[in-house]
Amino acid sequence: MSTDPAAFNFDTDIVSLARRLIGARLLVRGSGGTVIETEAYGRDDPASHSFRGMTPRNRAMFGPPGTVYVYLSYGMHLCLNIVGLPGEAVLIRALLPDTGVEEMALRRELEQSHPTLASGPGRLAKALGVTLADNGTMVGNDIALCLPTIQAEIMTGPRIGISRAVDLPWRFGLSGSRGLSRPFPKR
DNA sequence: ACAGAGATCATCT
DNA sequence: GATGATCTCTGTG
Repeated sequence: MSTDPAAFNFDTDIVSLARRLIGARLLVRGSGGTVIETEAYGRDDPASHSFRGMTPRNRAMFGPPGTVYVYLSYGMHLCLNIVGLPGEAVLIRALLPDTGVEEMALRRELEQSHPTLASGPGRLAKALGVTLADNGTMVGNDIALCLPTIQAEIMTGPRIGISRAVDLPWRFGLSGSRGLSRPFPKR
């Protein structure tokens, strides 16, 4: 029932945070929507940027719970993460836009809203206007999160685009939602 | 529907 | 010199 961003507890294990972010509302400077897809990256997780310790790039990942971690992927896409316990983070992979949709489409260089508007981490960051200047900032300012109002039914599956720890089922999605970056494998 | 390639660059080996 | 927590476009079935 709370819509107070400060009510969101980031100080938990990363898998539980990744699950709780499904159905949450994410707003970046006034545009955003409902988070429908996340991935967890742990501290002792070979697929995680934090696995080999702190570097200039992943410094924000070792900040306090609720820190924003943004990094450049493949030399051209930005990816948005929310830090839980130090060294752990949740990658926000997709959301259903419902606020500032027109601005999001403009940033994506689309004529109008489109099913892939914020479907995929690179598209999401571009649609929301996330930049490297957001790296290291705290949730609750330019980037805000509100708790889900409903209990979401959540699908799980292996994480996308990694080459290590490929079998960990640490990808989460809102069951049956449109706008997922990729389908979840059947089990 | 699916497969492959190119873009592009900071970080790491 | 190789590798990505990706995306888009093109070719094929």
